[in-house]
Amino acid sequence: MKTGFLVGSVVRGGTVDDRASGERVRLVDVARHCGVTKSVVSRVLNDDPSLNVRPETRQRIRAAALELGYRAHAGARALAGAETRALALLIPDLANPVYSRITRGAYRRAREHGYVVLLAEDTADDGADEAFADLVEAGRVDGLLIASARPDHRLLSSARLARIPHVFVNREVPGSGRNVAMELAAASAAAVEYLHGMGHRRIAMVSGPPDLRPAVVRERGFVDAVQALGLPSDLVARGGFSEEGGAAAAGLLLDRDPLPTAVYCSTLGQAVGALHAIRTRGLRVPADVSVVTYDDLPLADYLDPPLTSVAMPLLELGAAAVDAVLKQLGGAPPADVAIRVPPAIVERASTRRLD
Amino acid sequence: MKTGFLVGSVVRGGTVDDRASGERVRLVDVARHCGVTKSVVSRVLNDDPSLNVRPETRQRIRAAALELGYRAHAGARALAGAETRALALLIPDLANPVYSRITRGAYRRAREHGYVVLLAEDTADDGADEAFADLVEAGRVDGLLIASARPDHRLLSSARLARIPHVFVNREVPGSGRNVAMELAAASAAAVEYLHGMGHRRIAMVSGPPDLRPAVVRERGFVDAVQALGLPSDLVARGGFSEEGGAAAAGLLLDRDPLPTAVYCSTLGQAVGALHAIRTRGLRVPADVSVVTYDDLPLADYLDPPLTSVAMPLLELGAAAVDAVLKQLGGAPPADVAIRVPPAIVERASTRRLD
DNA sequence: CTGAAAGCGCTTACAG
DNA sequence: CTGAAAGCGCTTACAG
Repeated sequence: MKTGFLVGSVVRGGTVDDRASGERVRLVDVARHCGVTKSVVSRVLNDDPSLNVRPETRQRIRAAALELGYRAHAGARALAGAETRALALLIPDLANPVYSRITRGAYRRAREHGYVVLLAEDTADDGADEAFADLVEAGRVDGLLIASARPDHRLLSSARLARIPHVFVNREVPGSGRNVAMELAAASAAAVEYLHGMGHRRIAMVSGPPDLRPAVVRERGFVDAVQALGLPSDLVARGGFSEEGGAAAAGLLLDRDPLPTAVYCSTLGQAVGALHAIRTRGLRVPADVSVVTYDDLPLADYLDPPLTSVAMPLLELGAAAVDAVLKQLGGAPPADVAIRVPPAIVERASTRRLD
Repeated sequence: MKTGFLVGSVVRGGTVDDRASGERVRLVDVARHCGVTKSVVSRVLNDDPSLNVRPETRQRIRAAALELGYRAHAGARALAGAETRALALLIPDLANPVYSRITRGAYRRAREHGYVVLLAEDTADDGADEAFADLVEAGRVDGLLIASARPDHRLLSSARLARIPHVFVNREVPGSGRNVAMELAAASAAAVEYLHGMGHRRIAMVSGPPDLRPAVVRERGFVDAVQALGLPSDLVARGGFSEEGGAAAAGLLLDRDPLPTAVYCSTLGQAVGALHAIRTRGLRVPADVSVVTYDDLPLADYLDPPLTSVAMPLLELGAAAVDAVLKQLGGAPPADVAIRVPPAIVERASTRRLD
């Protein structure tokens, strides 16, 4: 069956009329319209530097393409050996707003370079391999941004992965040489130093699952920072990145005696859970416990109390990840990229100075 | 440049060896491996009913395809006139968790039918037309699920849209005959009836932007329900679907005298904002005001107090939307679809019985 | 420097 | 009923 609906638009401005309406505008249509060959049009439109043609003609071709609403068929282009101009972004959890910010950063940058990014949720249980296959092996994308790599991810051991340009975003794979990462450890250090400056000496951390790199790195950053200041470093509890996980982990911390004076959470979701746990025990924030959260999102400002948080350069991260794959696409060897924008403390009402 | 990286996997189990490693596995490879022609393989793999071949052969071909890791090149297939087996889902806001649930529902159902869904955020300001063009006109997708239609959306007036199978999800376009919708008005009615049953007589609503269909429909459902019960229907304030919008609208409602005894919010984000506004004025939930929110999400359970909410069949909505485009793809004329799963009240601590 | 031609990997009428 | 062949819309060596 011919997919008659996959057609381009026909802008009938002016003299355009050499094709039946409702059909896809093809390269040859543009060529005919301009009295040149397909080759020239293709080369002009793709900025082939080896082409030498009058600027006048170049412009005429561009104008015609625009007027006719020409858009290259992605499949045909890919088949002919060129790029698909699409990138896939694999994220672990659509519901986590952190990824929506990374995604936005990636979208924007990709668009600037004429690329689309196709988003896919790559949950651990779900057919991750399938998603991969659907996108990469079906030739739909040129490169992969993987924000969902677990150490045991099937993708990672896949020989197929080696053949396609890719980077790991916010999920370092040690030794891959393809990590695009923020300064996670620095974020924890910033939180610790901020709290220390406020007079806190018993600082606890609600950390994430030990099989998730970013969780591990943030936790290590915390432990290092706390030890450097000569504070106790055993006030760490781990839980899932969700409200539930945060509540459970915070509960453990709140059973300690003496009570921590401050809790730093790995995730806004966890912080919401921690707030819940604190409340449940009849304690108050920040009177009894101060709370700081990683991830600055609008929600933080509307919680009770509004949460002091560590803002991370998520948009930059997404953009940098795109830059990195694009570089690989351009032939450069993969390389680690560190986002140098330092984490920033956004102070709100959930933290108090201890006197 | 040949995209040498867009290659299939080579599973070297057993006797597989008739191609150089690292190359894409093509139809012809499978054919050769089985001693048949490409045609047969293509037909078997695509379940062509007009093909008559021994079940034994059929099975042998399927096994070989699997063993070789064959996967049709999406571009080639599209070019040859078949489907791309990809659908695009356009959502208005990645950060809104409602859409992540709809998306999940859509993904799952699509996968069941062998389709991928490509997600794109289609913000009002951003180049919506561009996103559309990139996906549809470049021949990347067979159909569109549009969850981002505003009445003034450029897409809607686009003649190009008419040529591609599409549905509107959670965003009715009146008269389009392509709406896949939940019972939005019923959701509001359920909230109102629940509150009425609890003894509330002054029920207010934090509604959404008047240019967003779902907001309008939910508001109308509210007004109708309230009037049917003989309650005042002027306790409505509108705001954006965010925390900020909810706080502002709730603020307006809290200035009324006498105070509403209950507030129903259009969105969980708004409800968070409303909670904030109530707290700011020194009022308590549910002692002074009860709060019910549309959208039941994990967060609702961890707020202070946990929010009573109206749970909607979001997964079903996403799945039904996929079914609907797939039907159009199959040649059926577009039709409205109503999700009949009734909205359910999830009772938590934010509402109290008035005596 | 440019145009004609081959070829990318599929699907599907069409001829046998 | 099945296989050979055409053709989808591109890009890009290659010949002129």
